[in-house]
Amino acid sequence: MKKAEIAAVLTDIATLLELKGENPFKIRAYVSGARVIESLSEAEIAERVAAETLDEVKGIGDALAQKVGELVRTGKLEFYEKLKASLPPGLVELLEIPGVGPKKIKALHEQLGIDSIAKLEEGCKAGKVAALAGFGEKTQAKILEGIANRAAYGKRHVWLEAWRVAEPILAGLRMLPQVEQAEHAGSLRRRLETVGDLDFLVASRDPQPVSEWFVKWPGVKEVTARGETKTSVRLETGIQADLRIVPPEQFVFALHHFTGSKDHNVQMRGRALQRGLSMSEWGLVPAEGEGTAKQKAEDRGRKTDIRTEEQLFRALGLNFIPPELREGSGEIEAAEAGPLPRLLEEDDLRGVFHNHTTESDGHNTLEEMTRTAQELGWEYLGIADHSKSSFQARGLDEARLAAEVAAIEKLNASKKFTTHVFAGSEVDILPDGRLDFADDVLATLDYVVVSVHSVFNRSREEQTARIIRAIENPHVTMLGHLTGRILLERPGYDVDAEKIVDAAIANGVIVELNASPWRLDMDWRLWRRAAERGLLTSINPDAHSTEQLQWFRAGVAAARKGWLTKEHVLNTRPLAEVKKYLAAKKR
DNA sequence: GCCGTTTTCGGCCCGACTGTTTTCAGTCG
Repeated sequence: MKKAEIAAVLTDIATLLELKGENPFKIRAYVSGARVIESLSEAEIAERVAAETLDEVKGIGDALAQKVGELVRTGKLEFYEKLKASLPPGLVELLEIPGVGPKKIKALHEQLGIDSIAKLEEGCKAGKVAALAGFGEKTQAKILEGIANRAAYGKRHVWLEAWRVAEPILAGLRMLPQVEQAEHAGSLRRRLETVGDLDFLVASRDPQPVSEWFVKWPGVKEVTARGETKTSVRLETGIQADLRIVPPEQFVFALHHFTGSKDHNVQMRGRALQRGLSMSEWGLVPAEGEGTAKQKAEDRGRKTDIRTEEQLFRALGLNFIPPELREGSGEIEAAEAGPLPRLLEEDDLRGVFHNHTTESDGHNTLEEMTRTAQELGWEYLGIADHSKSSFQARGLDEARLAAEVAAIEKLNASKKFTTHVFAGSEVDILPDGRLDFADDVLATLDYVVVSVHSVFNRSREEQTARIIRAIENPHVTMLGHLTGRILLERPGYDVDAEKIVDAAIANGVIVELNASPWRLDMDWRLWRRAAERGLLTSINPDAHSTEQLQWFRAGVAAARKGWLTKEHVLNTRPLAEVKKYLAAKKR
């Protein structure tokens, strides 16, 4: 059983235990156990199960080690099967309704026999839910609304789209005279590939006008909560946005807290406690003595000299951790050991590969794409239109490809643009792993991207072998979108990423970080380990229009989450070096 | 269920908001 499946079982167990009303700390142990399993390599899990040393991993104890062992050895877990059988399957989906949690579900099930969203809706409409103890008219109405909006509002949003909605709001907040500081927080600031809601944080001594401005923002459809420090709205686009307003001396603590992630915060608080400190969005205060952290923080008020996140981390003996790395996956240990790497920045890019034109399924011509690349200040632009097997994308055959290469050479020779254009192709990986063009055709190109565009439903082993066969072709420069996933739409085809990364390193092939906000493939979670082993990447927008060249920003965000620096990325190199790299590949 | 420079038990991050209550439970992040 693969680690993703093991982690899914553990997470599922946590959810079911929650519905059973189990001890919250036991539930957390399963959730964090799932995270730990995800962070190990397949090989390490196999070795540790065989050697019975899984319980030596922090976060995995006797019980979880035994359960993971059973899953690995038999592919099943009796405890899990019994747990599932003990609860009606529909109860889990009830958790999707906002405001409905385990306790309410328990009451609904035990007192009204409700075990599905459909039955819950019936119960609300019949007025039965409002009659339950602890429920009321408002709760009932809120549940009905939650059910109605589930499809539209339950959805997450890809990072770049959310960012574009958030930017003008943040700029607007910063313009207000009452606002001293304003920042994004949450997954948006951490640049997670998808974002559930927008978090804004403001430092102000006069919160009322700020919150007033926020609820009157033109994109606001409804106000869902309005308290002293927190205001929540629903935007026209379906995104929820939260605004939190705090006094300036608490801004940095709140910023860190609401940036998260939850895992990161839990670890930071644990670390604070080890040092006799209690940490919250209100401040960093001694854990001893009477009163809540909030009261103590208010007492100390302006006495604290912590004003920046750098100082906050320093107070806990840590180097600064960029928001992108705050996922609770080893960043704290790294920040204790020394300064974190200088992560890739947008300005580091000197060009991009893997872009399409009207020759295949792009919307802009070669010249239009090149002009935009020049406006973006890039030294080079890589064109890679589809190959003939991608007929749905008007893939180029050998003759049309030769014509495109000639057109690119002519454009370069004309010196019309300062941006140099590299002639490439996004060549289909055929079902058996051969490429869509013969080697002599590939040899006419500056670079070759190879991608899977068909036959997604192969077994993991077959798909992996297919891709490895493709990248073993000496003409291949880089592998396109590793899994073919489309975020929020479909999972990718099943591949053994570790094996493919190993093969790419062995063959001197780049694995692209496809920067389409809907792809971000290969996933950021895999980059740190892959780069450490020597994998080179390229941030590739896969742009099908001039506008989509901007997608490089989402790619840089994902690269930062993957701990990548300038040195790990081909397209941070100057034109002359890239030419040399590509020429060396061809020998 | 996990963990230990308080080490095999007794903790485990902490606060805001809402709705149903009249002092708090549940949910959320």
